[in-house]
Amino acid sequence: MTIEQLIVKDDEKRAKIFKALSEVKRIEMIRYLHHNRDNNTCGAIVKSMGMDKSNVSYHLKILYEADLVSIIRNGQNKNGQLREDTFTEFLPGFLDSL
Amino acid sequence: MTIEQLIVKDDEKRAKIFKALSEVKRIEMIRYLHHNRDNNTCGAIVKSMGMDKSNVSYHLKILYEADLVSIIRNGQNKNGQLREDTFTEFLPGFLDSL
DNA sequence: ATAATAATTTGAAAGTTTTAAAACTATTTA
DNA sequence: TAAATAGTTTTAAAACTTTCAAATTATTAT
Repeated sequence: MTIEQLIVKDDEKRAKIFKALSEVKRIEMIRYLHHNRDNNTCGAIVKSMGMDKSNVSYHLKILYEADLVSIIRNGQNKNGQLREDTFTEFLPGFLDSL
Repeated sequence: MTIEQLIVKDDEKRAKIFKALSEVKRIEMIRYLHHNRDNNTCGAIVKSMGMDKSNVSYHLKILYEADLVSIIRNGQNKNGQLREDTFTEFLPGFLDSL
């Protein structure tokens, strides 16, 4: 792989992260997860943000695919957690600015 | 204006910035402008990036509308300059990571 | 004035994203 | 095993984005 290809690949990763953060609803979900680390199931997001559950699923998947959130099943529930590693690498300072 | 409305407004600004950066071509344009501060006309971008000129105009406008770039006419040419203030406020560290 | 050069706008086609309802799958509880 | 709960997938419509060619506007040079 050439240096140019590595740069393009990194840009695709960046673009994916930025696209994931390019909707107000998803920024709000990130803020919610940042401030509610103990109440972070899909259902909690549905309830507190007044969104349709299929829509929460859809948006969470986009955040997951951009490596911004990890999702861990816990019984019936799934818990979403921010991926500090990705934020640190690509958006240092962003979470604190929320 | 309530605090909630201010937060939403800020989120809209953030979302606009992230949307502007959510395309590889626009990230490449930002990188180009970052590294070629003296050769920053639309034509220079067209030439060096091999894009259609109407397309460069379109993408530059999106960056401009997100306050990421300022555009100054200089005779027949227009020069694009990165808006350090916006990058510093919303994406500290980003330009250096390019 | 006319031609040449630089950039923008328009319009149409192709592609992508968002939304919400309904159907579905997985897990727990009775 | 059946019902309840949590979350996902599918589908289709509406809204939005990207591309490129052609027409247009603005500026400079002859």
